[in-house]
Amino acid sequence: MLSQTTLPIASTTSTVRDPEVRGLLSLTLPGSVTFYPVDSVIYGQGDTAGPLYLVEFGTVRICRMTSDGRRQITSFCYAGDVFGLEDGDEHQSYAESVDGAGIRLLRPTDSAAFAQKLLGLALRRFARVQKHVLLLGRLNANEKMATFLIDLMERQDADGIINLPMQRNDIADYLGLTFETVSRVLRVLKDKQIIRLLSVEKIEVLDTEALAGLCE
Amino acid sequence: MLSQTTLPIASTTSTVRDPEVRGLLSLTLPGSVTFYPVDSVIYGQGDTAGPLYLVEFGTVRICRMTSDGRRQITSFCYAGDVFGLEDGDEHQSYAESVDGAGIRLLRPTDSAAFAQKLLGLALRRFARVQKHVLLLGRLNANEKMATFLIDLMERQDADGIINLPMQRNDIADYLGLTFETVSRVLRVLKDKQIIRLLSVEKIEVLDTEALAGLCE
DNA sequence: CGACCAATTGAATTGATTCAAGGTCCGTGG
DNA sequence: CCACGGACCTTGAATCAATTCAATTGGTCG
Repeated sequence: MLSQTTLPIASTTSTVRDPEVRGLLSLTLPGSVTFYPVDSVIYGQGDTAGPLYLVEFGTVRICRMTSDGRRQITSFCYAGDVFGLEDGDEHQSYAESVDGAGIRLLRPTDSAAFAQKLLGLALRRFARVQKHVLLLGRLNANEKMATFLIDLMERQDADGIINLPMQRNDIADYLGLTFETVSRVLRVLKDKQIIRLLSVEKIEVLDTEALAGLCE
Repeated sequence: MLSQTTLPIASTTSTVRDPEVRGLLSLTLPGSVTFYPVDSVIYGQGDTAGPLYLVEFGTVRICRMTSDGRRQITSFCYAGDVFGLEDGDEHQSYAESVDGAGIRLLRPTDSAAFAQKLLGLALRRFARVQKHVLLLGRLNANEKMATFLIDLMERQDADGIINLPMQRNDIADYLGLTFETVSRVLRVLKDKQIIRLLSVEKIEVLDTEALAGLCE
């Protein structure tokens, strides 16, 4: 969609804290940070895979499409997350910036220690996606939403206020719902006094217990 | 459920052909083959993770449960598949024998080459599970079933006759459906002359094109 | 043969979607 | 500064795909 621009400033050192990711950084040749505007493509389905990407700020969605245009978002990546790791030499998913994201390219050095790190990364991602499988296959709309919100809370370690950088349609395509259903489910949670909608993209969790109770 | 028994015969060398897996075998200390009867547990949720498991024959299901007992099967493993690889030191899923399976334990030697192999394995699994995410999130019952059957065909490289070692309930829990729906969808495919039900566990594909066309 | 479990089929129900109508927010230009 | 347009979000009503509940059939094993 729109073209990205390389940030001229503050691009040499990452601000990421996660020790796992920092370990990875030390074994790669990190590039500078590139800014991807809203909805711009980071890599496309079929593109050559290889380098990894580190989210410095903003949000990224990893997606797949059916041939008739239905979209499934397989994951959202937030600041500190690494993505782009794939089987084979072609990307089977595509990645887009959700809200304007700063992405650092990590060029893999071909060392054994690096592979070890990658394995840890892959396993963590794998554990995540398996939880997603359970969510998609066996939870109802309320449970999906509650699980999503709890996950966001943990990732943002926000005490109370959750930020929704993505729009309703993205949430729907992540949870296997329609955007109307997402809207309605939020209303249900609101009516139950579990959350409060501060704005379209800000949610206050009033009753974390109740929200967690819905996850199952 | 039932207890496993170690096979006294033909247990020292694996019959697996997949070069990726054979490479893995050469870097592990393969144990003997243990037979797990129908529905017996191979490892449970919360068990200590570590060794890998190689399916020598039969079928294994990898599952997760919600706290109220809903089950999602995240994958089926057939002869030649390796499973048991997980993040952290506790299994977050559990594995059961579907139909009586022979399982070889692979004790990881802690070498770098081994990690490299594991990475390849993890990435392959990752690619698989992502396809499953799309299936669960965005396909309807017919499409799910068609995709499942095509996948089985490819894995069994069967020309025409597909074997269903698992029962309807397992298929349902894999596809995010109910067993009644699985039954009905099979009937629809039968009525469309796309498949023929030779027996409960044998399906003849009459029109592979049509079946593939349903997959999207 | 009878018991039991799995699979099929039918009928009623329901959770989520689809279709449609407003409402809100925000940026742009008069 | 306010009006307008467009994109996104919310809400309602009707519809539908899949589930639930309930028989019935089929297959297997003692």
